[in-house]
Amino acid sequence: MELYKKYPVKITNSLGGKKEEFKPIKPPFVGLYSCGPTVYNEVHLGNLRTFTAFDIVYRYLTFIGYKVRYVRNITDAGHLTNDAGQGVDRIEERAKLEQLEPMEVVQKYTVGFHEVCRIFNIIPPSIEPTATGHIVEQIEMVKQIIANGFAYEKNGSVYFDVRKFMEKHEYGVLSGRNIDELMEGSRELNRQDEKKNPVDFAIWKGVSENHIQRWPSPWGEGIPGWHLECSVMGTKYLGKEFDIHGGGMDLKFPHHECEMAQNIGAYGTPAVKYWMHSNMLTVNGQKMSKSLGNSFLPRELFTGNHPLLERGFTPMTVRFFMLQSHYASTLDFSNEALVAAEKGFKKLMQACATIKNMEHPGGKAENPELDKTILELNSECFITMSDDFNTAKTLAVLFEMVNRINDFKSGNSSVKSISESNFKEFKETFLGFVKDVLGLQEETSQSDNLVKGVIELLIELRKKARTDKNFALSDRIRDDLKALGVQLKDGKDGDIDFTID
RNA sequence: GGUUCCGUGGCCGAGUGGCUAGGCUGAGCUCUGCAAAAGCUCCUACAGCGGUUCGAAUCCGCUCGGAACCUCCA
Repeated sequence: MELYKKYPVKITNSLGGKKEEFKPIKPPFVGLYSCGPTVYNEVHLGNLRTFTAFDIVYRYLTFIGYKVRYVRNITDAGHLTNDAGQGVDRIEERAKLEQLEPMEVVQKYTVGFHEVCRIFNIIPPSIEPTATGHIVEQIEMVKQIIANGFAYEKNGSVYFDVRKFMEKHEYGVLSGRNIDELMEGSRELNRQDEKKNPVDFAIWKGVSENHIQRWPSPWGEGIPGWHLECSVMGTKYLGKEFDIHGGGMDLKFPHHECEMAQNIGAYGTPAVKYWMHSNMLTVNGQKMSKSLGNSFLPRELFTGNHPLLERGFTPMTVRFFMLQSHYASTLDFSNEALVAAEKGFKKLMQACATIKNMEHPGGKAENPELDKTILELNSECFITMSDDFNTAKTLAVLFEMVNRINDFKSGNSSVKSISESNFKEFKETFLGFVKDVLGLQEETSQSDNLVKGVIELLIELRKKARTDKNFALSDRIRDDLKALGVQLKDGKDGDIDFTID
């Protein structure tokens, strides 16, 4: 039986807000779309949380046997920060500031984004489409929406007609917006607005003469509306109806709301079956964002060169830290929390190294009770992950497993307590969840191998000193290594382990 | 102002009607030549007030505090 049938996945669907059983449209295939970055500057750790969250979704669904096509876009076409026409185009702004072509800006930060993903062990998506690579398709979708009567052209721009749309469909269901209230709030904004209605949004935006990024269209030269690319690329690669669409909570409105309206407006279907929104990374309880100026860049994290950090932290520490909370909760970023995460992460990796080299001599379980516990822990990993990708709960289970592994190692219990087949499954499950599902990996550099060799040599010398009861020498080796940041750990059977700070 | 969410032990953070989450920290015990590591135990908490219930951190109401969205943002 497939794992996904044995451990059915439940997802909290933002559309409706309830936890639902996940039933793909065409199992074992799953279509997953998540919103990628706008590449006008460096991604920060807040952005990264969302990418990590959907990396986990992708990894887990794949792990339990689904054939997932994962699409994550790159927004490389500039968008005005407001639809009324006085907004700033971030990419254009950056290009002018750095005296670069907009596509140079885009290239630079796309490459940077990929590098950061690699460092944080975020798996590349199956397809990573760009907005500028799908201008033709976007124009076609605009035409279709106009043809269906849900959009109008004005001065070279095309707007989605929300009022007209609402005569036949609902708008605001995903984000729980009431359109009349929205209009109350925006009434006095722009009187000379081209839009018929303040809640209308651009699906094609005509641009002025001096705007660098521009494409020809039936309505004149311009740029696609921000919400359009996701509607277009999602349906192009995953079908008119697909399974999961994810993104940060802050995209729920207006971005995802508009996206859904566009899909209905063009094809008569909302396209997405399950909407997932990951919550914000916060700093002192406040959302981490570029505009608030409280964001952390990856390199600031590694070097510790940031007012709120006492020292640097590794990418895997941060990944572990993020996985300790559920994706739908806010998570507060702080020095103390990172220190705690670092220790926990090391403990987990140590257990990985331990069990990797551990073998079962064969035979039946000598301790049926422990044998049963081990079996339960294995399935508990799947149960917790299938419960709306609850990495926090899964980590708790994995730490239970760490205790059992350390028991085997220290001799508190023997691997012979459990059956050979259970041991094999236990080992595979533990390593599989840590590495493949959670994407946590050891962080070693090339020079580590040399260092390791040297330390092992010293360990051999110390073993000799200890058997000779030359404790003065053995202690000196241990203490001097300790001073250098190498901690030796004497095992019960004379084996010696070490960790490097 | 509108909409929505949150408030958990020293810290971080799961849980959402009865059963020890977990990580980090602190204390103790075991193991050890001594340490370290590891295992075990303990510090047993749910903002406040009221209600529903045999039973509430969990449901309902009010109060206080914080946040997000309504403008670009993951």
